[in-house]
Amino acid sequence: MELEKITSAGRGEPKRRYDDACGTAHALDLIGERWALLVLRELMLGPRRFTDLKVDLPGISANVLTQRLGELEARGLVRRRFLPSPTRVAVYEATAWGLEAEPIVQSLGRWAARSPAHDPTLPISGVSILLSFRTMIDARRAKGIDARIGFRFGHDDYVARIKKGAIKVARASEARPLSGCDAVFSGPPSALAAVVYGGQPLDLVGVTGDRALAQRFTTLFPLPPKVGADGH
Amino acid sequence: MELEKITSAGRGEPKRRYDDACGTAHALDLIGERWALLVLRELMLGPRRFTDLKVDLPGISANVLTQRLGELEARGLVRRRFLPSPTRVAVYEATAWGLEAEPIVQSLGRWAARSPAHDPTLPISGVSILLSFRTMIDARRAKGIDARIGFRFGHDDYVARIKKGAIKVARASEARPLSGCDAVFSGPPSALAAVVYGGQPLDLVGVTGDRALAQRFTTLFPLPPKVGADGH
DNA sequence: CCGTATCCAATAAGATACTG
DNA sequence: CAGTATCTTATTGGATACGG
Repeated sequence: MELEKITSAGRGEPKRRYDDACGTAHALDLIGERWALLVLRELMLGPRRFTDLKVDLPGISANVLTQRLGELEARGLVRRRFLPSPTRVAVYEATAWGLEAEPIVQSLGRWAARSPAHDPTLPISGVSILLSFRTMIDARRAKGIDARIGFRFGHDDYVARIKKGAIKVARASEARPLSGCDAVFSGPPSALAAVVYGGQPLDLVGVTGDRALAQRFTTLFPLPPKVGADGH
Repeated sequence: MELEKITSAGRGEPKRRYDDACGTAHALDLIGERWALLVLRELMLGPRRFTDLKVDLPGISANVLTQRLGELEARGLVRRRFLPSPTRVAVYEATAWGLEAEPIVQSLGRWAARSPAHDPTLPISGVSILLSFRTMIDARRAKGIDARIGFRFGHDDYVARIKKGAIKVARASEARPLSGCDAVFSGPPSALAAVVYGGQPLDLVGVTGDRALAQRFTTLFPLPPKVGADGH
């Protein structure tokens, strides 16, 4: 029988490190492993359970998810917590520092939006599309709007507040109920993506409340021009 | 003998893709493979040769560098070019879109600067430390300065222009010679890092020209407070 | 000097089955 | 549901060897 195997990953250090004092390289040591940043992204709008994460990260396997969560926790980016009684279920939530990684997610998303190889028909999680609204909103187009927009993605409800050209997004809650929204979208996130980013008609998604507002909402997130084959 | 092996990587598509319409995930498909973003970082201040890249990326092996460069080229981020006669050497340079990835490098670096695990004594490349100046400059501290600072890292010369609290960095050239600088640092990039980020005395590096200016320059890049063990 | 090709060992990721 | 355990495959890194 082998002795206990104490891997460095168990203590949060990547096994394969870049020996580089550059901050960018160190960031990649922390969140550069496959899936790590996408796991963190899924936690940007609040705590989630293991199985939610597995569902929203298409293709991740349970053992890799376990490993990534353990590493992120050991590195101080994620915390494992139990919800208060009577639920007592385990959830993973981003720490304050973990949430500070959002600019990374945004800069990656904004940059990739110009990619000619981007396939918008692939599945997308609710958290992803809501974060993309934060990234892509056109302040000029949103200027005159002051409204609350709700989203119902399966069991997960979110509320966005648009005001002064900016958008804030959070889970729906007692303080921010869907019922307080001027318009509410429902359906799978990929359908909403097809409408907002794919120019598909609004009736691909369910809409309740102010339909004209909902229609206008879908036009607030213009995509930048694609780059050509020569990278310009 | 096997038939020709046409890998998808040879056409620039990652073999292991995230099936996710999210822009962040797509960005990771493009530059998320090991070393890819660091290779691109090394090209941010101008074209470089294969061997320069290999030297400045400690630990990368020649075959991995070849592969990453080929993928980056196929994806439109990097172009391979021959310098004009009489040199005729091959160099790799970032395309316009590749250069647009700099905000990604910056957001990663800024975020990782708060990491308690960051080890500033590791080696660092000239490009890295100059890019870090762009990322970390404190506009308030740099407010009153209008100066040109030169850097001589081995065979590579760079010139930084500080003005109105901002810094611009470029390779030295006929138009921007080191001789036109108010102060010039020389020595290995890691020594400069020790002075600027490690609080070490100025005489770890060579300085010519206005020594007081050089001293002041080293104080323009304050590091943010480290996060605690609980991620706050 | 500038890479490319090949081979090998170590590690990471993926698939699947399984347990409390 | 929330993960582990196990097995297989893919990728990486290191060492060379080799061609222009």
